[in-house]
Amino acid sequence: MAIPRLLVVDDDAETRSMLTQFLQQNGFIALPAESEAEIRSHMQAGRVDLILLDVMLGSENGVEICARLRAEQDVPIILVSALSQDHQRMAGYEVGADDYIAKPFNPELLLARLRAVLQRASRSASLVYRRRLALFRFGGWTYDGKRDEVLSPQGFQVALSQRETSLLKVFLANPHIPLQREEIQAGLQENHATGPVAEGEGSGRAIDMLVGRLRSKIESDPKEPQLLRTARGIGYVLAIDVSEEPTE
Amino acid sequence: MAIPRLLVVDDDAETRSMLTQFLQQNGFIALPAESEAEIRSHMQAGRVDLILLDVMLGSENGVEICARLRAEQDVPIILVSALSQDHQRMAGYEVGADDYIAKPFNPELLLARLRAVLQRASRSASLVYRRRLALFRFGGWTYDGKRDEVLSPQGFQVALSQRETSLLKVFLANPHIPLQREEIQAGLQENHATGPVAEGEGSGRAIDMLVGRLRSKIESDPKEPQLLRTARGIGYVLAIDVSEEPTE
DNA sequence: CCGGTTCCGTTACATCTTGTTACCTTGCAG
DNA sequence: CTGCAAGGTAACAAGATGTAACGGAACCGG
Repeated sequence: MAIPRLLVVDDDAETRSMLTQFLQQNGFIALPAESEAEIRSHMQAGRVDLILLDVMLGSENGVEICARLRAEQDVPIILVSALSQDHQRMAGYEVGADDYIAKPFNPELLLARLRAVLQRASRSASLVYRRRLALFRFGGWTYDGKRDEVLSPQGFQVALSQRETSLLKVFLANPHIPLQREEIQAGLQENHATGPVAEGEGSGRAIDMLVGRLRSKIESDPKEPQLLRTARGIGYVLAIDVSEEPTE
Repeated sequence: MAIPRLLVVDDDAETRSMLTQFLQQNGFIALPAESEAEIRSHMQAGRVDLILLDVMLGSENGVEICARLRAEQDVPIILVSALSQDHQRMAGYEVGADDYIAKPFNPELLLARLRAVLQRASRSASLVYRRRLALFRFGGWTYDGKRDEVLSPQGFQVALSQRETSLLKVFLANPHIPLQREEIQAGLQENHATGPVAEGEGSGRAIDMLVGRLRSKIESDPKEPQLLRTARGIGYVLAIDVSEEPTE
């Protein structure tokens, strides 16, 4: 990739310039920005490879901005905050940030995170896609991408873990197509934007377990799966039609 | 095989070049194309091992192009669509695509699919082809390709194993035609979507066993088969009319 | 910093699938 | 009727998958 172009978004002028300088000294092209409006104009004007976004922006809120941007495009975003409380951290992740760093941070650490996110992004780069916060319906079930909720045919909300939800999303994106465990794994990593990204190729059968657990929650008879069928020797299939409605 | 030559067909210049680059970085020869005319000139000019075809091509329609190309030659084609609604439309490779992928997709997943299709294609030219996801009726029985379910004349769902189901599909695609074991074997492999399956040429009588097992599940009197008749010295025949309804 | 929870990967073991082999039955030419 | 080749099938074996149980890590209140 060419030299990465970063956007440094912070409402404190001093922090902004220090960060910008630091990043430029380390080989990045860093552009300062102060508001959502500025971010957007930058993105419209030219390529932006990653946004370093402060959570507390005076009048604006970084988390919300992140959510909005994410809903529209797929720019990698790293959230920066002075508050390292887990609560905030969760909010950041749910909103789709690629990573989250607490201030004050070690410069080297920041660089490392940057590179990691950029690399990850460049791998899955490309393709247009904005995160689709759509509403999926499949055989009476509903998955609301906006709220990240799953509703049973009876309208009850089903509690899926994050990983289970990701798994479901992978299948919803590929109905009727048998997915190999490998493919599923890849899909999970992508969906899981952040995640524990278990790098080391697990030697086990994590996917099988995951599927089993998801089945136990969404199949009326897990012994006789109607939704997540196994494709022996291959992997698993979502054996039902899926309709997708964009939520505006 | 030599390095596979792929055609990347998409009307968005950026997507096209990114995809092309990505594929080249992964060891393929990737050529960009934008229209059916370009595809054809490429194919006339030289070998093309696989076409990655976007469904939405501005003025042209990927599905139709796919159908046309398929009618003439059998280049492997993978359809790419951004809308999962298209899934339903193409549902079933009825246009003859070898696979299809929903955008956005994970690059790794794309690679996996590519390799699967290429490998499958390189193995053999296909005779016993099939349509998928249609609804077949034969002598009171029903096979629902969408759910991959078999219903008895009495409406009971019959539990067929994966392989048995595939076998049934092969016969449904070729009613009244005596199929040699070899042909059946080939048909099975194709049906097996992404199947690595037993490579080594089985030295045994797997097909006979399979037929036997299928008979025991769908013949009222397995000793006196009405559906799957034996064609002595040749193989087996599905000795009954089959009606096929496209599931809308 | 300490239990209690939840999530999730690993392991071990029960089941299910499916190919192979061996042996029996059937079809058919002579 | 006899013999042989082809097909039917039971029994077995190798693999793949379902699943309960276990354990470690992260998280949550105190």
